Amino acid sequence: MSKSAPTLEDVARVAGVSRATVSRVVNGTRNVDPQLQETVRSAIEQTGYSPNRAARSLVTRRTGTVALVISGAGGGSDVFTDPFFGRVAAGVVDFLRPHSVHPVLMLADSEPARTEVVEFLRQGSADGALLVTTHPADPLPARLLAAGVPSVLYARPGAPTPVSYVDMDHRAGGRLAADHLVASGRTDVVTISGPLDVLASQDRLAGFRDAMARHGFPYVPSAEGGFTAESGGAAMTRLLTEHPDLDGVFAANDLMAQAAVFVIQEHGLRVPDDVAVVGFDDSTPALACRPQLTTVRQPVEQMAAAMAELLLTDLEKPGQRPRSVIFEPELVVRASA
Amino acid sequence: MSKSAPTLEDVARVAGVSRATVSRVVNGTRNVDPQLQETVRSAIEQTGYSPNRAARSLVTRRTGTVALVISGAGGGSDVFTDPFFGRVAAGVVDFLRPHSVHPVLMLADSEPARTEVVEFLRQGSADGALLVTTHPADPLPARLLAAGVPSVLYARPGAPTPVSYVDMDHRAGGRLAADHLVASGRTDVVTISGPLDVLASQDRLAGFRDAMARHGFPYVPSAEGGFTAESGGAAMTRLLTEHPDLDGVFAANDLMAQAAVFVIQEHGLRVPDDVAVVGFDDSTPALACRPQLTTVRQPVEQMAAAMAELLLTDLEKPGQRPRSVIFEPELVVRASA
DNA sequence: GAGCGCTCTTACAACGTTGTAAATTCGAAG
DNA sequence: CTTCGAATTTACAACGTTGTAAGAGCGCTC
Repeated sequence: MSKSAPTLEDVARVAGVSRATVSRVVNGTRNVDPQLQETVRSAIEQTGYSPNRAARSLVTRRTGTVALVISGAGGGSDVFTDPFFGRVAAGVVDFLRPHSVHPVLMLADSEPARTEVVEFLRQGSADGALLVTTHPADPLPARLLAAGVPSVLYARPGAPTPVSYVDMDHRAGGRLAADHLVASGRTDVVTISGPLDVLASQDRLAGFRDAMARHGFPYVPSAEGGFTAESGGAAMTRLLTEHPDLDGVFAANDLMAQAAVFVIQEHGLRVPDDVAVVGFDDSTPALACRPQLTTVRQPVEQMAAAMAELLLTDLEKPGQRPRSVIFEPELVVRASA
Repeated sequence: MSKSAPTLEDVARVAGVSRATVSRVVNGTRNVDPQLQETVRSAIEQTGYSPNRAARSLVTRRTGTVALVISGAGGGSDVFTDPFFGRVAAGVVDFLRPHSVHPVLMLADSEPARTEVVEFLRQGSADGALLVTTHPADPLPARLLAAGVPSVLYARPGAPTPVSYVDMDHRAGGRLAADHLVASGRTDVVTISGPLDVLASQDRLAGFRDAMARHGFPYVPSAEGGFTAESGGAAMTRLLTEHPDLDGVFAANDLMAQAAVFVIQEHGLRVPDDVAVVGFDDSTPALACRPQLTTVRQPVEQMAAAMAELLLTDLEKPGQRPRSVIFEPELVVRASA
């Protein structure tokens, strides 16, 4: 076994042809005599040749890699404990795999981290960026755009920006929750919203309130949560003390809904008999909860896949106009409401 | 804004020096006149220069990237729903970040996927591999080794292999659980093991059994689970029908422990009053569970970080002997036992 | 049989960086 | 006023690939 990896040159020597011919065989370009092709192929086999990615990237200006940037508000690396990101990763990997493109995981939770992300992409270390950003004031999309980096967002940008994104109709999701609670006869309904500086939270809340109003309930008490179990529990406690007679809760994600269920039960109330609880996302906690959560499904994996697809087509033919793909929510009825 | 990115050449022209000098300024190599250094630095600023990673990699033979390979037994991309992987990712990213190294996420859950991982690394697309492999028969470690790819495993390899790895003392973990259950007066104890073709499962079970035997309980009924909530629930149901008088359960991970708690409660029994439950891992489900789980802590994030550290030092000075880092478990007492 | 298209192959110049050996500068010593 | 040497700087050759323009080979047609 030679010390350093075999190169095109080595293969060419063994096969008795020129580098260029070997290159064409490797890349499957036409115009190579089938017989010669065979010779070359066996020479490749024999030498154990594997094309050097750096050299290839240098000339093609493509890396076969995209950045998957988690642009958390600043939560640090424990964002990964949220099941949401696992689902995003799953969807992205699933879509990218058949295309032989690989995601590089990056966290952009601080200013230095953000500039590093931008640098990384400017250096051509990845062909484009998949940006999962929750905060509408996140400066990253604009900076990537300015740097000419092809990017696609998960969730629409805070300020109007010419960039492609994937999103879902969060208002419609809120409406589904309201409709279901009202249809099941609940009259004293409250809601635990997500952080209100997140557009998705605002939309879920607005959709929920709109629908409740349309059903004849103009006022819906709400408490703001932070999409974490802890914050959800605290919000539920607050709501219960202020509105002891409540009989329905819509929580803006499953983590908070699950925590709410526990708090309700600890207050000696039964779910769904005394209080109905509707969650949002349909992620693992929805199934792990007892009773299992009725929830508004967000097709995260498909959305993530769509995001990857948008980016890939953008890389395929650059300079396209920004596009968006909006997904529809769906109510999943289980035991909690 | 120019069409293509500025190169060293461009900066050199603006600064009125040679490429090499600029290169040395960029890389912080000594022997550059401070004044000239300033000139060059402002030229860089002015041109908006950013070094091209592919070109740099080509000559340095380093990419600043490592592969984070999830070598699931075949579960597909839903492995990401297991909180375990989120923790691994968190630990890895946290450690790698200050070193400006980025992980490329890869799944090796099928034969073609495995060869793609090997190819990826042989092409020099990443400097090394972080392998999270649960199955001892996984052929990937050996193949990477054969390909001369620096790699580090999470969990010791199935067959003796000259490769560095990080692991924890799973037997000790099992012992901790047994000691605690016995100390709290439980006498009819059962266990839900992980999949028995996983070394960690075998060890946890063996450690648990050993300790129970030492405490005077030579026989411990067990049911095999698959580390998923569903399998844990099924195992618990089985155990309850066969051993209705059980008063203690040790489950090989928190997901299964949580499911077990639900099953126990559905049988009209109370946790921990009637049945004590001890989990393993101390991951999010342990806290999300009611009652919160007493569990054996596996410091996944730190282990993942250690794995990254091993790899990085290996890349720093190649050809080191394989090393291993073994972590100690710790009992976290909460409400369930 | 010369000329003309074909198809297939080859040489050679990029791509943008780093590292090394050679060249320059400049001050100090002889 | 040379000459030597240390401190900087420069020119140039890699690194391994792709793409392009030029070159062979060869079966046609006229």
